[in-house]
Amino acid sequence: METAPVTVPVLLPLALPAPYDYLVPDGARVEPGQFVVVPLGPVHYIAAVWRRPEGEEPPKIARKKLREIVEILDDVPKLPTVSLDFADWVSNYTLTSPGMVLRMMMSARSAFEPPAPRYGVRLSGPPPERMTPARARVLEAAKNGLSWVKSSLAEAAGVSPSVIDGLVDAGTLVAEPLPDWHAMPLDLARKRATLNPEQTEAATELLKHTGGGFAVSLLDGVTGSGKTEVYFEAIAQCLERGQQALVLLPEIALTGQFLARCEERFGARPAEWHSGVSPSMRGRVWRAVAENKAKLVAGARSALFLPFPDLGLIVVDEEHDQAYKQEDRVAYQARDMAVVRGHLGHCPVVLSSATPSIESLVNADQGRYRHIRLGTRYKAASLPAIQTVDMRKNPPERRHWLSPVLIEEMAATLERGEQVLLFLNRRGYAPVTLCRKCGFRFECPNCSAWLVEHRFRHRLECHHCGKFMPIPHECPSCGAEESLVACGPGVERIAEEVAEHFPEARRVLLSSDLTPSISELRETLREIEEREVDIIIGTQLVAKGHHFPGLALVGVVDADLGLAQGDPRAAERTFQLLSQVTGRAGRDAIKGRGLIQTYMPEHPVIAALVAGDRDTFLDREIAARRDAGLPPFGRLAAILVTAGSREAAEAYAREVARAAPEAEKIQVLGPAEAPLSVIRGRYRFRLLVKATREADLQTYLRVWLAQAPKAKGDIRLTVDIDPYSFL
DNA sequence: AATTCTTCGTTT
DNA sequence: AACGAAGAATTC
Repeated sequence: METAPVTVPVLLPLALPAPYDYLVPDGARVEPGQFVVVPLGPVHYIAAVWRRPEGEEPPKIARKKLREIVEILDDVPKLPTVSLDFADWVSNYTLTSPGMVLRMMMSARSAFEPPAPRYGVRLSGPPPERMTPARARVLEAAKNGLSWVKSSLAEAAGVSPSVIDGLVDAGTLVAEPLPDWHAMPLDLARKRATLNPEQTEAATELLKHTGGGFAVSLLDGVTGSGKTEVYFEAIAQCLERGQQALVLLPEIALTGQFLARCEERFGARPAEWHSGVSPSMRGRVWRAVAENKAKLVAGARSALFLPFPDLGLIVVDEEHDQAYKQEDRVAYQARDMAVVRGHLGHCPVVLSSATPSIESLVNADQGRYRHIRLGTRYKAASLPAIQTVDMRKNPPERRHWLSPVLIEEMAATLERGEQVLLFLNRRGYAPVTLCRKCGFRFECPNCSAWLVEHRFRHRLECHHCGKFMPIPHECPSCGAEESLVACGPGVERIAEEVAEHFPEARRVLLSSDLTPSISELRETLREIEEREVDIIIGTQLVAKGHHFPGLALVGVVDADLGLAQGDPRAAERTFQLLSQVTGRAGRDAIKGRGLIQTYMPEHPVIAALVAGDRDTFLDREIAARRDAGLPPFGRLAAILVTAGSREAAEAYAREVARAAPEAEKIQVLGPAEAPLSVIRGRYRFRLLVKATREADLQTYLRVWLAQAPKAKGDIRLTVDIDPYSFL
């Protein structure tokens, strides 16, 4: 009798609904999590051996369809079991195919290739016969006798890499293989004594919940209260146990300052994981994490999908930050997924913020999370004094946006030799450009949005699709010359106005489109920290996770900007952003001030900021959410239908809505045309699914979408669980 | 994601 | 009938 062939499920990093079965080569053994090469149709893919759900019968596919695993990648570390659990969970929760989640977990191509041996150079021979200034600088830089990566030695000495090659040829430097991962020489006791009494108390409380096993702690303390030092204690505790620790930060907060603080506390830099890390470094970090060699990782949200085999702590810093919500491809909320990852891996999670999200506060109130407060005691002393500038009473000059009150305060601050930050959450020079003669406005041809003037780059840009065009001299509609006017302010225009008032001051403009690379941003932030700058003008980039010791005054140019729309999270978001940015002022020795320009000083968000009364404001927001059955008291999902034609998108969205099954605890609203009705030439309609907390939203959606008519032609349907954006 | 299969409309 | 392009279906 013929024995049944040995097959295993293999998950491919593609948008397929489930793993496929493959034959295991004769005599070979494979385990779940191992990486293999399998054929699919005519091509080969790297994929991961998955596992069969408990009790499920193996192959139900025709034997002759089965194909064999081509190669077992023994040199690639396997995915730990918890990563498989996590991928399945995320796939199930977000309604995306498991393969797409695996793809996120594999987003380090070079980890799957044999690691290229790396060579370092070390001082070992006599000085070269021919000495040059460049060579001398290299010898000076390398005199510690340690092994250097060639490029970093060249950089440290300020020479080109060929100088190093020359010295290797001369026998002065010797090349030798470097270890694939430099183990971090941890020094965990280093800085323990520097905590103040309040931090010590918070740390003691926190450590009770981070000793091992799943528990979520919300570390809630005003800006400048020293939350980082407190959670560093939990990291030290985790590393002492020999386990791995992960710190998630909003990408833009992964600054040199943060890494330096880690280094100061632990004696070594953490492994970094964010979009600025080079492909080869990504591969090395991925492997080092999988091999349990990288013990401390600081990363952006995608670091959550690294293959940690022994994760002992996850910290989500600035947990309220919108950057944790990924909207494209797999839509997920990294803060929430961090809690899930902690649960699956039996490891503690710390959420840290000065302005926690309503979700986390409610979870803390209801006892699901520990609530650890920090800084409340010194609130009056440490928080900047915040005042409004009523723009109705103190209007700026015509075609200007800074009120006399703010300008005067800026002058006084500069006089004292202290720094000023002006915040406006709007990139570019002017949000709308129009023709004075005929009223024509520049609109994006692909999106329902105005083109934003970017004066530095001499062009009009669409902030939704990236379309840009040079600024014309005449109106494209009526042909009038010199008739185009920029309407409203962007940061570039504020920078111009500042230059008018303070021509002598050293100014810097920080905006994501002007400082595209992380390293450039880090350099600018360092200059500000070193007080080589007097006035900083910036978008929300400046609000995130960096502290400027010399900063005394923060001016919010337009506080009303985020409050207008009918977005249920607008008030919360504006409050978080403005407290974050005003919280930049006055740390260390300097007493800080915040001046908020507004046309509605009586608005609850503004009033709460001025009174420093977060809790009353949030209690009202929480009550409003409860009454409306919105998250976290209810659950939401958004379904977005897009198509090249308005009619097709709308018709299909209606068909889908009509197919929605009746359910007691679930309500389907819409379709409605999205507020941004066209992006990249695609028309958008939205459905909102509103459910109670108890409802099984995912199962409902799965059943619904399976029986709904399929999207044909260029129509696309995407599901966003727990949506944050309502555009 | 990449390839093959189907369909439909056009050309000779 | 033959050809080609565009869309749908398939891949273990």
